[in-house]
Amino acid sequence: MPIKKNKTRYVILGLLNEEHLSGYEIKRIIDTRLSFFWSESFGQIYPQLKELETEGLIAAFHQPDSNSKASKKYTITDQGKEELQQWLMIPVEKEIIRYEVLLKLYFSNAASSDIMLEHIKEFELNHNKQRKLFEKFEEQLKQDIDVHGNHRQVLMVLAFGQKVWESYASWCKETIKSLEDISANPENSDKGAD
Amino acid sequence: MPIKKNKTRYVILGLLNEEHLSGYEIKRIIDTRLSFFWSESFGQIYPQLKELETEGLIAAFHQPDSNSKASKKYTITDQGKEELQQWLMIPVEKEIIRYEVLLKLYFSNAASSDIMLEHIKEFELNHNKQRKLFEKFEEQLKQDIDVHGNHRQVLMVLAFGQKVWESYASWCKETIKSLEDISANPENSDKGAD
DNA sequence: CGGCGCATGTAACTTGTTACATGATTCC
DNA sequence: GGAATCATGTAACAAGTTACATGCGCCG
Repeated sequence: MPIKKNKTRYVILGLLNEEHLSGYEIKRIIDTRLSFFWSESFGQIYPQLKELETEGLIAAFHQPDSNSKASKKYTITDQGKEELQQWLMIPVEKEIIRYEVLLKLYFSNAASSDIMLEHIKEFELNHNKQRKLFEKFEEQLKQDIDVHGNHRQVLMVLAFGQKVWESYASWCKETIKSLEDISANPENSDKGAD
Repeated sequence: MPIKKNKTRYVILGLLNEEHLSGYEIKRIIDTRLSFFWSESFGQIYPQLKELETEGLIAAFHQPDSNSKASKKYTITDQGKEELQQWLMIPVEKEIIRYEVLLKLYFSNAASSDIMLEHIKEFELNHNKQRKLFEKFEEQLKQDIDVHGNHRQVLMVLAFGQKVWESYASWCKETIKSLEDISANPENSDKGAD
């Protein structure tokens, strides 16, 4: 039974399947290219690299000629490639999505409209930042077209991000307007008492 | 320093702020009304209820007249209400979103198009189910209008779901088409050989 | 009276974050 | 030589899931 629940291992295998990388580089790539749908911490990556090496799914080598930083790089092994392929085939587990901002909004009322406005604006800002990150990646991708054999698949993933962001942006706009409305006329909190 | 990281406590406080509920009922509500943006397991809820009671933020009482199942119900205390309000005010933490389906798609290639098709179709199906759940809730909400004072806020949250769901649906449709295309013409994997 | 669904709870485990320790290199 | 950044790693903790144990009431 080779398939484990832990997803970190598969992100690592997936990235190493394209190029040789160090732990630090893996983290950097996740934080840029994958950031809009995935995240990992160093505390997950380094121990996992160790484990994968022990299991023989990846192999470490030291940059031989490196005049600068001698970082420990990893390659995927044939066994690792096989496990990656097997993981790709098994069904996706239930998505666990948690939007704290929605939770707060859900439990808020007219009295907290000002605060919610802040939260939504923050949400908007963050997703704009993320959007810029991903547009950068998209440009990169268009330049060195087909470096990876999964060029089209990556574009599909980017399309997801684009669509979802558009709905975020449109929702933020609408919601900010509604909240400003409530803030301006707090007494009109339902159908117009008074 | 009253504010803790643990979000389960705030979901519980938020729900109890509207009505008296048992642990089981809390779980059921999260699984229906909040399911599209939140989830909790019994293993989180029951111990948390205990802790909140110890801290005096909620109080337990047994249904007195209950001829049927005597479930332990909880009420929020004034102290609990205060902590809830305080939590509402503090900024939202970075959203941690993990779409396993995108990860798989990202690491896949032309050879695994058939499998990815399965995954995306599954994703589509799940979100259709979720949509039905929330449409049910929306109807309910429209019937007993303004039972809660946060009627408008709940509608904003639902609007989020609706928008995001629409982008999911549209993305699934497009992506399924693309993948079927690749599946049908695997040799045409980039700009059209042959 | 046996099984099923409701209901509460706990323990073991896995997963994930945070804070810290360490050292090398680069830039001022 | 001191600060910043690159880079690797670990230990302690927090969060979350799963599987299990238990008991009650209802239905056939």
